[in-house]
Amino acid sequence: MSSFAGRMKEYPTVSLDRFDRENLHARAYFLSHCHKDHMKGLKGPLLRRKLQFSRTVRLYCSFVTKELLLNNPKYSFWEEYIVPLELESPTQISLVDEASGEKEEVVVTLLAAGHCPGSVMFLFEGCRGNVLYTGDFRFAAGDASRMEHLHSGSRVKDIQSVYLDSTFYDPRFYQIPTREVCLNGISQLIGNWIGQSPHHVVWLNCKAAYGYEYLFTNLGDEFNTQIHVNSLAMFKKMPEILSYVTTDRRTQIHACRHPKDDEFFQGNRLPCGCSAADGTPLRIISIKPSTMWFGERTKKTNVIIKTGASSYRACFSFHSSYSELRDFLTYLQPINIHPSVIPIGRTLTEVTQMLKLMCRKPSDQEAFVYKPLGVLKRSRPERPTYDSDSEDELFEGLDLAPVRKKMGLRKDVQKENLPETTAPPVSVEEPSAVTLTDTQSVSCNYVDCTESNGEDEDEEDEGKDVAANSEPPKWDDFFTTEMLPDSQNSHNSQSQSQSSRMSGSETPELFSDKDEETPDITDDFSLTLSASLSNHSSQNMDSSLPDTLILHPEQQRGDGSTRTLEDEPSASQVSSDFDIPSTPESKAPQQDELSQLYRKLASGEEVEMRKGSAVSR
DNA sequence: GCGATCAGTT
DNA sequence: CACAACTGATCGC
Repeated sequence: MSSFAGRMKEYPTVSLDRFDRENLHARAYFLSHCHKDHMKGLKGPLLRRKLQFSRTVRLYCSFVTKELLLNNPKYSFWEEYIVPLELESPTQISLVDEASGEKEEVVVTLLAAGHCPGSVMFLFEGCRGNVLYTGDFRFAAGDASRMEHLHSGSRVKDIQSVYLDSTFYDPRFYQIPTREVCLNGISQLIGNWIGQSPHHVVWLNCKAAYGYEYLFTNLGDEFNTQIHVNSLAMFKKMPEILSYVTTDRRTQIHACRHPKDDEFFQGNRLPCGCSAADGTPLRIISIKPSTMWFGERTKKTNVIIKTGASSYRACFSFHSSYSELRDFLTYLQPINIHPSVIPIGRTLTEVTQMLKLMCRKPSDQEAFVYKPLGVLKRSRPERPTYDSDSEDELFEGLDLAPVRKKMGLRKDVQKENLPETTAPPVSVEEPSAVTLTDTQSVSCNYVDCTESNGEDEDEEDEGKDVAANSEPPKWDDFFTTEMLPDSQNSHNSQSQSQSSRMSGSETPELFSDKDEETPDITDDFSLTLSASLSNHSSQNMDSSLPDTLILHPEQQRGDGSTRTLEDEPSASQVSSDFDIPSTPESKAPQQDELSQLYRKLASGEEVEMRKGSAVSR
């Protein structure tokens, strides 16, 4: 959970993802995505009042986030104060102190974060340097290198600070299977189950939060069906999602919820109440998306784990793994990194210390200049060096700002100023937007930057823009769903879960063999220092298991092996060697073998695992 | 009675 | 499973 207090050292007059306490005084607000733990104080009466008396304070977020936020009536008072921004569109924002008139300009760019629909990172560029606030995110290795706005020409921008989603910044979470791998495992499991008969259905036991939608869209495509959910309201302007969900319960894939859904499931009912169709009892399996992680040296990734006679856990993560974070940070090489989350079992000091290893070192600066690749483990574009001059060009418009106000001079940067003159509580239309030609270049000239506290590193840098090989991270399309202009309530297929409990819940005769297996492990091993590894079920299984393998509970080995994998040649390395039997020879199963296995598991057959193979018994 | 907070659950 | 939200108890206004 985010413990970020809301403000960044470099630009302390804006608040992000926190709206209480000190943040009540912010000149502008930013919401990275619509999850409750990033919305603290957002419906506070004090803030609400402040807005009513302000002509310049606004909330900036993506269009999708705005839509999701306003779907909840408790936040509807924000409507007239939200300024939705397009992704990848540098926008200049004036941060005005309404009391003194003092003003500071900053250019902000939204970058798709891959965490949930509408989630973004905010890149701030201004006289206090370039600062990246990541919000929560899931990037795969290499994603950062494909993002145009993190580059200036062919170089990575000089990032002063990164405010990082450090949820999994801990070697325990070394690797988490990619979305593709996870999805593949889930698809196979589902396909093998629902293919057996129309009465075989799947319940995706998802938590009440945005972020599972891509699962729905992909499964929907794969099986040419819609997924049953409780409500379509929040997606009414997002056709890309809307077309994959339904409130019609006659589908084989459900993601509906009910406060007592687990009880329902035990009674062989879906959360929506369905238990039979055409008089035939349903055959239901539940699949619970949850995070699974693996050690550095663990090659296999068992993406599906059977936890009961008809229940499974499937790997799914909203956040980047340790190695993905390292890839990200290694690429950006910011000067400072501030964690926004402290992984449980660790302390701020510890995490901060570990993050220091990822920061640019003084020596790197020169190393980059003279031998750009010298310090790096893998090739990549050269590092940014100080282009002291680049900025000049941009600054030719010293007094651009005033000009921009009236007309768009530069192209690339939208001027988003909710000026004094502009609109009172009218709609969210974008006020005078102006574009700048270059992505960066915030005119600091006439701006008063005095107030930033904290250390003062002056940055400059910034060069010309150039699009790198911009191939956005996959899943972007989805996470940044397009929205319909407006109402268009198509899809209102029938009643929404009018909790019609279908009576007569048949008893689970079919599943008499209820295994309560608690897939657990003993978390023994009090190995090293602080590493309070919680018991972590099964991942890190033994070697030789192919990707996407379904494990039977019994086979899960309780070795508590959290392979702490760690790169740092540190104590944790010990643990890794300690509890992990090294991977022996193992041959990866062939695809058909796998399919076979899936089919059996899905149909309930018992399957026995052996090294590198599985046989049904 | 509403809201914030915390512990416990899922 | 360590994500995010709901539930219920408690406290304060």
